[in-house]
Amino acid sequence: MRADARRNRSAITSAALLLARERGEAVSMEDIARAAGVGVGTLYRHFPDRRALLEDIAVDTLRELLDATRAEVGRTPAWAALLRIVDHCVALPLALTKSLITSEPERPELPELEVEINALITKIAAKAQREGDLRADVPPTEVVRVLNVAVCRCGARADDHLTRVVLDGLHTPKN
Amino acid sequence: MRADARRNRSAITSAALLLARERGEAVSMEDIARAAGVGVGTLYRHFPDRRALLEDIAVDTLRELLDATRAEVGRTPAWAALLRIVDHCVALPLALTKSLITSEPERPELPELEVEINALITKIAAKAQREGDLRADVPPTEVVRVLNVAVCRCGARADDHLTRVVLDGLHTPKN
Amino acid sequence: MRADARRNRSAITSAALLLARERGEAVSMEDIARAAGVGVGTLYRHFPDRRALLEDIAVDTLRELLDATRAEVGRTPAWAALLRIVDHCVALPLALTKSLITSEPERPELPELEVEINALITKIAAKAQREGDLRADVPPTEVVRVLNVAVCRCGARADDHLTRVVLDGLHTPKN
Amino acid sequence: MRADARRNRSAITSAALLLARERGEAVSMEDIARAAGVGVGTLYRHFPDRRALLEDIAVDTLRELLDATRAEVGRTPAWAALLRIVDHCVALPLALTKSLITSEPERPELPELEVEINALITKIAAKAQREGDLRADVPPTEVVRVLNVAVCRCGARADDHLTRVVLDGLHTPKN
DNA sequence: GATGAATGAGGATTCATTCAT
DNA sequence: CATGAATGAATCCTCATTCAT
Repeated sequence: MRADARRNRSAITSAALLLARERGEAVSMEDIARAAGVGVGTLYRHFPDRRALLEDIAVDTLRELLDATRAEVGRTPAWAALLRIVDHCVALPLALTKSLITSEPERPELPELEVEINALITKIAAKAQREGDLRADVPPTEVVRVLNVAVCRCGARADDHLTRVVLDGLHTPKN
Repeated sequence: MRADARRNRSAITSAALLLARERGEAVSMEDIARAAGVGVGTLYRHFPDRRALLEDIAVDTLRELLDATRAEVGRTPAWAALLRIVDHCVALPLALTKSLITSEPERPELPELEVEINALITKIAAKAQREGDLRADVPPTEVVRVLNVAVCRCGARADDHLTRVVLDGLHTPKN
Repeated sequence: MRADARRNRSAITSAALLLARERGEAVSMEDIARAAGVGVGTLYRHFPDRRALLEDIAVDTLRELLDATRAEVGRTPAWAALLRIVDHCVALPLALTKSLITSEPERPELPELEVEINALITKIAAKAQREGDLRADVPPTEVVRVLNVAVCRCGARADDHLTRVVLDGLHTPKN
Repeated sequence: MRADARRNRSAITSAALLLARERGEAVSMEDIARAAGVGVGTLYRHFPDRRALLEDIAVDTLRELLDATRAEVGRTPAWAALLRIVDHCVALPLALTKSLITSEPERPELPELEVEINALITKIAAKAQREGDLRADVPPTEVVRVLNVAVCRCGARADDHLTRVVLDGLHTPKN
């Protein structure tokens, strides 16, 4: 792949990611192309269609999240690892990602990555329970769902009120 | 208003509500009409345009929520009242409602109703704090936001894991 | 025909005539019905369709013009008769009438009436030529066309500049 | 602008001009596109909406008429210049142009061009009066109105009966 | 016989996608 | 390879006409 092609591809991905975050899933291809500084034709050279572009963004997103999550496996205390993962999610368009996964995506990586990430988080959650920081009455697999919701709304950060409340709900009360 | 007109109007509202919940805000008028068993023309006789139809649903929704909330003001314990309100929200398309309010609606009732409902919930939350059931370190006005999120995702129920965790996060721990 | 039916019919005709004059041929049936103070259904009871209504107005119009023209036949001087006919046309929606006749009307009366009116005017014009008031080098049948145009634009009156110029063009110059 | 785009744009303009002349202002975008041999999308690439297309035609028309009129200023005899201008108008859709100017057009050029053209014609008319060819009792500004009407109906030519009559009405009789 | 609600074909417009330059 | 013009299916909306009340 030529240097300019690679540059274009990443310009498109960045623009799409930005616009998708701003205006939701309803971005037009024309707008993405304009924001990336290329013609629509170039966009379609890199991605066969709209869905492919969005799914590609989602795959990139999840791969990055997988890496970040892998880096946290085994760290102690596990509870702090969970908090770092949540913080990491803030910048990611997980709402878009979620909606794509739900609607039968072309790319098999999408559900696969989700499964893999969830498995890792479940593992970390189980460890946090053993360490006594995570409520024991919530199944570790459920922790994932809870975090998902806390994180999918825009701009969740581990230190704002809402997320704090959610995390407090998961945390084992220390008297 | 004639009997059949009333029947059609409510068929349209129901269909729109259902589809909006299923497929988000992107429902086509054609689809709503088909689901309601009427022609598009009938839609437009009852509602001047797409936006008017959706806003009308939202107003109905909020009016109903306001009624339900009013019925809970003053009941004791206030914490239980909050739980009942959350349960009530499950069936309502609050995500749609929220997005309409955000985008400069035509109908002034929409923001007005929201303000009124939030004021009542804030009042109930304050009472719950005085009664020692709601965490004192969360401002009552913030409780509204937390509940909003817990409830806007589809299918929250006060007894499912996610909502329980959120509510647990708000609840005062009894040792 | 019952009294109220007759009243409705004429209310519809009047309203249609008024609106057609104001907003051109693009009046909606709904608007005509509203202006006439009846429901659309009533409108369709009296006239099978839009075209029928408009053609009916046109027939009425031309019948009235025929009567007025007949009254002028034989009067002297014929030139003065022509001027009175022109003045009479001001209040009539002749532009609409013309456009209906051009587009293959259902009602045979329309072309028939036009032919009959034109024949009478031609006759009067020939007389005016014999009396020395109308230019001899314009065929009498052509006078009709000239008057038509002078009169079809809105508001021609025998004493406004445009019409005066046209009539002056027809008039025999008296030295 | 690419060659094919320019070709398409002018095909659209020509088709629209033709159809507007034939069937009045009520031409559908679909029909214009078909007549131009392009898809509707192409229409909308060149013109943001229906009104823009029609106004564009009108601007082109008036610009051309302005050029033609400018070329006649100062020529002698002025009366012959007026006749040439009238002849030039035959091919132009001045009726459409007039109706657009009346209805608050977006493009400011439209009224501006009209004013400019009328000023020039008024000037030529005044000269024709000084030269003794144009009736002195018609104000030069009024000449414009008279010519407008003579010309706005389809197919006026300086040598047909109607126009001749109108022009004769304006002309100073030579005995 | 009057009413106005329902219908749906038709017109304007948008946008994902294809293709000539 | 990049570009942006062309395409046409899909969507919103209007209005002449039909039909239940």
